[in-house]
Amino acid sequence: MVKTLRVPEATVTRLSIYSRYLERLDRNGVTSVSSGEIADGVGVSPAQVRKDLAYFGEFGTRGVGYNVKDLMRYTLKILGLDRHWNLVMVGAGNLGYALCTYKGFNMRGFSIVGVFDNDLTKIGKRINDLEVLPMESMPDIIKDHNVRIGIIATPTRAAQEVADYMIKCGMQAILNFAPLPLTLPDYIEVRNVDLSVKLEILTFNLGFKSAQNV
Amino acid sequence: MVKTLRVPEATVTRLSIYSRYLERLDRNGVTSVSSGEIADGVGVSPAQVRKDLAYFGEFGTRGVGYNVKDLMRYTLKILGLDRHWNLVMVGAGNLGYALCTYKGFNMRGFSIVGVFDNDLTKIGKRINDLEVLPMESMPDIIKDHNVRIGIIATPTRAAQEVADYMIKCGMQAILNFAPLPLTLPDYIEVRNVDLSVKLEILTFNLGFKSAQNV
DNA sequence: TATATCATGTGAAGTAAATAACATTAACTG
DNA sequence: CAGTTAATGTTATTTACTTCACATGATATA
Ligand SMILES: NC(=O)c1ccc[n+]([C@@H]2O[C@H](COP(=O)([O-])OP(=O)(O)OC[C@H]3O[C@@H](n4cnc5c(N)ncnc54)[C@H](O)[C@@H]3O)[C@@H](O)[C@H]2O)c1
Ligand SMILES: NC(=O)c1ccc[n+]([C@@H]2O[C@H](COP(=O)([O-])OP(=O)(O)OC[C@H]3O[C@@H](n4cnc5c(N)ncnc54)[C@H](O)[C@@H]3O)[C@@H](O)[C@H]2O)c1
Repeated sequence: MVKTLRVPEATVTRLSIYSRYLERLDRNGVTSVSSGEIADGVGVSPAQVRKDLAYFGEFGTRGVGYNVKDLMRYTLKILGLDRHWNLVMVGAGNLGYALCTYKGFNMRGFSIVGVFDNDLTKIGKRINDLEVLPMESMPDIIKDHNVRIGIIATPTRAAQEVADYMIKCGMQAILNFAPLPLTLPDYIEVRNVDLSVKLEILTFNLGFKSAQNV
Repeated sequence: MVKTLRVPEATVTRLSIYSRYLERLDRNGVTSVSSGEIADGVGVSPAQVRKDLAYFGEFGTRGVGYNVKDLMRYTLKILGLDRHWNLVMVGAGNLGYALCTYKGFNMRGFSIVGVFDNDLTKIGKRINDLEVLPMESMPDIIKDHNVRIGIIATPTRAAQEVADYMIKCGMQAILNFAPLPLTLPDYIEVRNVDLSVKLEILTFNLGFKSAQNV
């Protein structure tokens, strides 16, 4: 039975991690797994694993555990990864280059089908098999490839303007790497990836541990 | 009065964001700010802003608000950013290159003082003013620059081994970009930056919104 | 077929975090 | 200088999330 309770974002995050862990087990030929083993593998409690899965149904067999391949497929499906997702990216800088060449996204069913920049010296350059395009080409690419998700990898000052343009072009979700909170309509899904924040959690925690450094 | 209650990690995360927002206000010449303005600026509730700050003391004036420069300095100090942090990084690939050249880290008081790789074709190459070094040089660099934090930007399969080596070299905290949960002693601070997860939160949420795409 | 063992699924209990509400203090106004 | 407005700091309330505990169903064994 599929419940339609509000699912905590923390649960979705863990589901993504479980799912990748299950893929690894599957590649290693493991066919069956328990909530305890998953828990050990990803660093949470077994109850948490079962609770997270319970939001979406019953996938295991009591007394036995879970079938790795099946649970992997279920988690992928829940995450919307039982199909292909085309993405566009704005900002062909250092980070944009790294993201474009990253094979990890393809492995999860993502393809970057358009990279855009407003720097004339970058437009026309190639990143793998993609040509960097001018911003004006975005609407066509989005239409042709049925794109719903955009990635922002521009400098901070350009991020809001780029986001607005993406939405005008029909994007429904944005992954933003610029360290700036975007102001967007509620119906747009936005998530920020902020690398400095994680680093500063580390310095915060180290701050309590020792002050031996000057 | 500084309390030493357990501070939620979400609070530290927001503090990092407040602090950057305050820097922006300061650069723009704003001298005074209210919790409501901060809240609007970063997308949380005013009560949340005050609650977060309350973990660490009283920084405002009732009826008035906060002095931007002062609050900025306080937040930076809380995060441990009232001083310089030297970092080392392993993995001079695409992501490593982007991170090394990223000026945003310097602006928050971080310097990458060593980049290491095990690929002989990369060792000796330059990234800005840094030379890519062999792994064996790590202990010396760490000692010379009093480094406590390491960044992992190697492929997944190498991440655990690299983390172990870092700890052997005396690192106390690790920022890990490889999509793999590391197994490390409790006294080591670790945070993972997992870019796929954020993307998959978007696909999860879009999954509920519409199934119009095939 | 009875018995022991195992691990899921889930309601209840416990913990943590976010929001709301308000008392307190500062500044402004006429 | 009393009265009004503003915005903090903090307590109370609500909401959300996690952990616990165990009944349930499955498998294995003799
Ligand atoms: N490089 C990193 O490791 C890193 C780390 C954390 C955060 N970030 C953030 O990611 C973003 C990109 O970083 P980067 O290092 O790749 O920067 P970059 O300067 O190398 O690249 C930015 C690209 O965006 C393009 N651009 C600028 N304005 C534009 C506009 N209005 N429309 C379209 N394209 C535009 C530029 O031409 C450039 O190619 C920044 O916001 C940065 O703060 C980067
Ligand atoms: N590129 C991205 O946009 C991106 C996005 C998300 C996650 N990641 C993750 O970040 C990590 C790095 O990604 P990348 O794209 O830069 O990969 P990359 O292959 O470009 O670079 C990896 C580097 O690590 C070095 N390396 C390999 N084994 C090593 C070892 N044992 N010791 C020292 N160095 C070693 C390689 O020589 C190479 O230079 C990966 O784990 C990847 O999954 C990257």
